[in-house]
This record gives sequence, structure tokens and C-alpha cells, in this order.
Amino acid sequence: MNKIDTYTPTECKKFILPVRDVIDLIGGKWRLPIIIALSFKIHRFKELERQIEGITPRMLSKELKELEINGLVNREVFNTMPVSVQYSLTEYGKSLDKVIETMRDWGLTHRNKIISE
Amino acid sequence: MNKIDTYTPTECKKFILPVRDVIDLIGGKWRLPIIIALSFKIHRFKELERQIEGITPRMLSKELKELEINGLVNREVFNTMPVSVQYSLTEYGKSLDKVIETMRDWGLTHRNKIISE
DNA sequence: AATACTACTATACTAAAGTATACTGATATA
DNA sequence: TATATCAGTATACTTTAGTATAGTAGTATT
Repeated sequence: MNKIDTYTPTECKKFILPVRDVIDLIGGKWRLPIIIALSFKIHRFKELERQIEGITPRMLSKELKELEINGLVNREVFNTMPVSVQYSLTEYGKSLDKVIETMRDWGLTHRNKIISE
Repeated sequence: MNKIDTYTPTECKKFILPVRDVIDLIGGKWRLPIIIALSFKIHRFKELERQIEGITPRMLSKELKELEINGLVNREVFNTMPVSVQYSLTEYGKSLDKVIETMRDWGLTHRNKIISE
């Protein structure tokens, strides 16, 4: 990790901010399930609701909105009967994959370590 | 990201678990500040309390305990007057650095993207 | 005419995370 | 004797995150 030269509380906070951003983006209970589902394929609202066990439409709607605002998810409305709304990952959203993979690798090692103790 | 073959809710949850572990480990409001402080140098309790602006001894104590239980932080008591307790990152705790760095890199790009829009 | 589907929203609630404030016991210093 | 330091703990509170349940508008099917 690139070390900080002047280790003041202010420097430290500045260093942490971008990491915090990532945690806030993917950190809720339902963010990862949504992102992983969308990394697999484009989903409609009801499809996501069925795919992600236990999620309520309120949370799904809320989280999709947040992810859209942050540019990770794309929302497209189609004039079918009844209307269909498709959610997909943006290229930017897909770029999170390598971050998630790094976290996953460490997490798997962690799990093995815990189990082997 | 290593894609899942059979995309069932169960498979999906299993895939997410290790990622969730990492988020739970470093995800609270005070975990990163503590880890970063300790990655810089060994700290005593009061040093951490002064270094990390706004933290209460209750939260500091609580989070250090959690980090110790999870093997990221080491606690050593010295029989000085008054007693001193030193907290340091374990080798395992230090291994989180590369994960944090990956997150930070993505987060910095995210910040630049948001600003440039 | 009644029911069902889609994509949500509204309201009220519970649970988890974090804060505020004061306090403890052992020792040292003024 | 009064005050300070260290490393915390105890109790009560607020704030944020997530849940439960019901309802909406528009269209299609039975």
C-alpha cells in the first residue's frame, strides 16, 4: 500500500475516502447480490425479485436507483404490454469485477484460515 | 470474475460469502481508520484514540476486539506504570493491504469520473 | 366483470450500528 | 490530599439500515 508521508488525521481521512466509496457502493445487504445477478445477465425487475431470495420490491427499487445514480447500472424501459424494464451493468459497473475478485480471493483464504484453526 | 456455471440463488450466495466476509471485516465506520493507523505504526490505546478523530473509547475498544478475534490485530499488555497496551497488525492483517489498494485504485477512478461529469 | 401481471410506491415498523456521557481501578505526580 | 494518566466498561440514547404489509396504475386474460 502506498504509505502516507505526513501521517496526520487529515491525511489519513483523505487516504481512506476512495476506499470508503467502494464499501458504500457495494456494502449494503443487497448490493452484491444485485451486481452479481446483473454481471451474469440482463434482468427485468421481477426477474431480479425472484432471483434474489428474500429481497422486497422496496429494497430492490431503492438499491437499483442508487446503483443507477452511481453509474454502475443502466435502466431501460420498453413499451411492451405490460411494460418491461431492463436492468444491466454499465461498462463501468463491470469494471468492479476485478475489485470484487480481489476481495473474494482474500475472503476465501480467510475462510480457509478460520476453518483450519 | 470467475463466472458461475449453474446460476441458482444458492450458488450465488456461496459465491458472495467470501466477498461479504471482507466487507464485514473492514466495513464499519472505524475499521479502516484503525487498520490504516496500525499499518503505519504500532499504537497504544490512547494513541489510537487521539489519532482517530471522533472515535469514542467504547467504539475503539469494541472494534479492536473484533479485529483481534478475526486475527488481523495483535494485542500486547506491558507491565509499565501505568500499564500500556500495544496494538499492531498481524502478518495476516497486513495482507489486507493489497485488497485495500485495489479498492482504493478503483475508488480514485470513480471519484475522478464523478467529478469530470 | 373478476383476476392477474408488471413495475413499482407508501406507511409503519424492527433491528443494527453508532454516539454521548459518565464512571472504574490501579498508579503517579503536584 | 487532590488531580492526572492509562485502558478501558456501563448505561442510555439516537440514527441508519432493513423488513412487513398493503396498495397503485395500466393492460391482458378468463
